[in-house]
Amino acid sequence: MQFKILVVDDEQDIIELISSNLQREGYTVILAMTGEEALELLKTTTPDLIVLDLMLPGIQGLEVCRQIRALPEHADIPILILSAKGSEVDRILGLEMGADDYMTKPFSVRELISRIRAALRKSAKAHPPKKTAHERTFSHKQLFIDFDKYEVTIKNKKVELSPIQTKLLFFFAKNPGRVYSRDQLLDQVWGGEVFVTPRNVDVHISRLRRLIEEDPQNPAYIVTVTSVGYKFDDSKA
Amino acid sequence: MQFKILVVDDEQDIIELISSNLQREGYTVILAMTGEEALELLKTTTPDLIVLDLMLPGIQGLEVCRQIRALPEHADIPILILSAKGSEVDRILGLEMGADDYMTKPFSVRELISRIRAALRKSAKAHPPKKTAHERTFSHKQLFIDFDKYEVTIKNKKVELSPIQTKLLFFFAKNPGRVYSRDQLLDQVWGGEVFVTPRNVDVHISRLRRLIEEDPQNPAYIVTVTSVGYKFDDSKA
DNA sequence: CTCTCTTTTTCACGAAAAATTAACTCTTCC
DNA sequence: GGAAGAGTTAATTTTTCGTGAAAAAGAGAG
Repeated sequence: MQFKILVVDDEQDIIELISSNLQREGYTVILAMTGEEALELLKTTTPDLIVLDLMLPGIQGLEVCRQIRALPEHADIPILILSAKGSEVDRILGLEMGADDYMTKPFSVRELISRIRAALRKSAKAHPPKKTAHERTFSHKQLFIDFDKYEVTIKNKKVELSPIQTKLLFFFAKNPGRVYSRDQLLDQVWGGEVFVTPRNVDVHISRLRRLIEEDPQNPAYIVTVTSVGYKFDDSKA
Repeated sequence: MQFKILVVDDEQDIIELISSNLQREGYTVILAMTGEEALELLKTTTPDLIVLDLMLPGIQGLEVCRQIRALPEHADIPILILSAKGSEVDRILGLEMGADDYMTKPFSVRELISRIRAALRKSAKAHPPKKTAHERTFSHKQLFIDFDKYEVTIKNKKVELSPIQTKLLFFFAKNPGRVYSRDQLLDQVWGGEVFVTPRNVDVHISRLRRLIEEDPQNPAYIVTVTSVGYKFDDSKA
């Protein structure tokens, strides 16, 4: 698995130093130049770790830290604070605000990376992958699914789906984000031994959309990836 | 990807019926009128699937099937057997000889095509593309790619790319630094069997740049190497 | 430095391909 | 025998592509 790291800093040099090194280590790096931008980003993305510079324009770094911690869905992303001041006060404040680690500038890149690794290890242990075999429910935007009850609810209204439509939707919901080709869907949803046209997938998607999408022309859940297939859109916005 | 199908049959009518229909579906058809001819062909070609009529002059169909299976390089090409006799014996013999599916004449063309599609799907699953080692995401500078989701993000903003633009960018991202000529790109990205002007590559690069480059005049990602081609710039700064 | 020839970039538009949807058939299950 | 679901086909709509030509940029010679 590849970890996604959000770096919040306003100095171009530092950004490049950090991001190129993290990328070399195999991490995916997301950047934000200001606290506002970082908070904005967090509405749509969930990084595995945040590197936060305390000396930011606009919202003060500590405030950003506090606000991140206030969001329930991001309450346990590890935050690593960078600070120019080596003052003990900042350090303590930062840790109190919910930061997980603290480094002062100038810092050694090597040390930064090893602290990031350590933080990710710790977080992985603290939140082991939910291997509850099957999640019993799923919810996203206005869509709610109860896999046990075979019930689909959209905008708090129950929707009646046919067997295949249900399987199709369940499959997408269990594999959000990833794109599947028509053939893959035939394999996974219909089962390998069927002899049907790939076009048939289109038809069922269309029928499904009519039932669960507000505007079937602009699907919010199952989106088409032209010339590739379809995917369940898991973006937050 | 275009699949190549070898049809082994001696009846002109059947051959025409099958091959015209397969071609309409986008398959490439190779023909052999006898078992000997089929085996000869297999020395130089490797089809993705074989449709084999059991009632052949010369070598008996079942024997052809057995011999094909004996060749290690063709051991796992799906074979679909056609037979005039609906006898259970033939069916079982055929499947024992290593055939993957079985149909009796007269057959429905639609069913034949469906079965071919199913067999190809199954075989694709059994032999997944060997390049599985590749990363599921990529990040460089301000560009982020999620290959599974077919998602491209630039400066934290999602970008909508057309199918070819996506393929083009993915290709470059998977082969950073190296220069590719327009012809090589046509081969690799478009696929070998297309007839398009090399200029067309320029056009797509241009369109792509407009979407992902901050300053298309000074590209930061896909740079042109005059009179040679293009490359993905992977230098640090 | 300027002129000229070559190569690349960009644009607009018709052609082609892919996706969506409606309509119809066939089967199954009450 | 009829309602419901699934699959097919074909018509329609949407999206994407490819081309030629003009504009821009680059390379090289004198």
